[in-house]
Amino acid sequence: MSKNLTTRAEDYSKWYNELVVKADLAENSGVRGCMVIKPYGYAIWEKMQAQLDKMFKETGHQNAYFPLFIPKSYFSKEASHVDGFAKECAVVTHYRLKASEDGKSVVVDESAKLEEELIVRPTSETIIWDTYRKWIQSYRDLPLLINQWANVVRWEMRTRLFLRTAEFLWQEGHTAHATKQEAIEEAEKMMQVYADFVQNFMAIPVIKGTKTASERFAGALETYCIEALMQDGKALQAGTSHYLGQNFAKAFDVKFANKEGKQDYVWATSWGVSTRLIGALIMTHSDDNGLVLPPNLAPIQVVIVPIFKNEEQLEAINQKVAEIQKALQQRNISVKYDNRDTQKPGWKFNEYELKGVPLRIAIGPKDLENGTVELARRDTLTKEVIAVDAIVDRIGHLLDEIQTTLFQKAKNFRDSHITLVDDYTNFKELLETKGGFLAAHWDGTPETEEAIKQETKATIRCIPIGNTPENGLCIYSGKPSAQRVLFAKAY
RNA sequence: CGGGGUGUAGCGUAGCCCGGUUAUCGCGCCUGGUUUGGGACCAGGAGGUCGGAGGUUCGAAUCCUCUCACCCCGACCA
Repeated sequence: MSKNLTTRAEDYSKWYNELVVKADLAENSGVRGCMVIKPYGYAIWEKMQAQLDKMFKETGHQNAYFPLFIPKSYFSKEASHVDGFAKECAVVTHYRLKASEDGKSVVVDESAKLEEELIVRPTSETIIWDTYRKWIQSYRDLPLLINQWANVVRWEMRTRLFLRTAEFLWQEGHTAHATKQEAIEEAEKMMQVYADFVQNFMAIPVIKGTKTASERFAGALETYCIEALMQDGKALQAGTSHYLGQNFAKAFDVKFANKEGKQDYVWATSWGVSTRLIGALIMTHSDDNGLVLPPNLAPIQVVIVPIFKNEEQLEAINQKVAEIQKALQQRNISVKYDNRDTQKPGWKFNEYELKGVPLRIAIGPKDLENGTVELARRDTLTKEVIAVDAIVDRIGHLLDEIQTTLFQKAKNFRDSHITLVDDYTNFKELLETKGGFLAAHWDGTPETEEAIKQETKATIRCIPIGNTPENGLCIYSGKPSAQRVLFAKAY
């Protein structure tokens, strides 16, 4: 999204969809609101999964798996949780089909009606807490630190590739603790893990913060979040971590005997990130030539394109490339050598730019003579000719540099789109023109928050962690405020 | 679910208002040749239930009704 951002902002969606499809990440499936994730898109997800999984294990978590179907009655046990999800649940009512009267189609067999309907999980708190009750008796069973990789279904009215699909892939962590303090620390720790992952691996700068009461997860006492800013000036919630207090423990009667032998309810957290992060990746780094992938997440980090006129030349290049490939692979750099003779070099250049491959090596007869290769960067679109001998070190260095450059570029953009505002008229105007985060005073009431949302479509994205206290007047009500919060229009 | 829009070959489209030969063009695909350092060129060729169903008509991509899918805006949300 480099060119003419302001004039193209209204066109963002089209740009995004075209790019997503053309870069071979995903497509609409024809099933309402669901998407097909294509191999290249899924490869990115797998890299994200691998890294997150590693980070979860390093912080003491284990993976487990819980059922896709949740009995309806489980949902009614935690009141605010029901309110939050009831309107978007897919419900299984029957377990059998039969041939229709005329034998030409199948119909639902009405005699196979379920005694109790099953909900296709929109999130797994309820079934997990129902299970945890059986697993936890003593403080010795705590903490229980479990993560699940799964798909969930939320029957949203309106969907959008990666950002809001009816079915999506995610991980959800659910932990149980003996003390309130420990649960809060866990929720904060996982927010930090998410922030590290998104910033260091996806090269997307985020703001850590807490949600206001009205933006909180259904059933949570505190929701920690990481908020990112997309190139069109809209904010995207990239991950959340919830401190659930004893709400679910009480709802599902999960008690443990503490060291004093007294029964107490456990303290809980849950946290998750989803395939939405791929949407964030696209909208943070891509430009008009296609995707731009940070080296840490790129399924292909280096692509090698041979330039040849005949078989003999290709043969000679193949040999040289084999050496380069081997040397790069020894440094754990993922390399693809595309020596198809069915596509021309120029075609391949464009193809791999579209797919966001961070580095491209072009090697032809001239290079063989001179002992050089041409090295091109995806992020800056610059090219350099270097000696073959220097290539491994140079590529190692450039991959690191691209990773940091992408982050820095996104951070500069983000930072220049955090605007301090003290005047409501100005606030409204900035939302429509510049966009981004608006740091403004808020009186702390849900009423003001709601009124601003109604009038401007902007929501409070978060109250930043470590926010500097500053006395001021609420931008809307004029009442006293002790700190600024971040407003933005969001996806 | 409310408002608006779009569905024509793998992709992007013209035609629709005002019904009338064999449905337009580009990309892609196939064959042959020349090419190959930024999406090659020439020649020939294949590919269509005009989203689906019903209706009006001598005749429907075009008009009418219903329906499905997708996109945008709203409500809802990660």
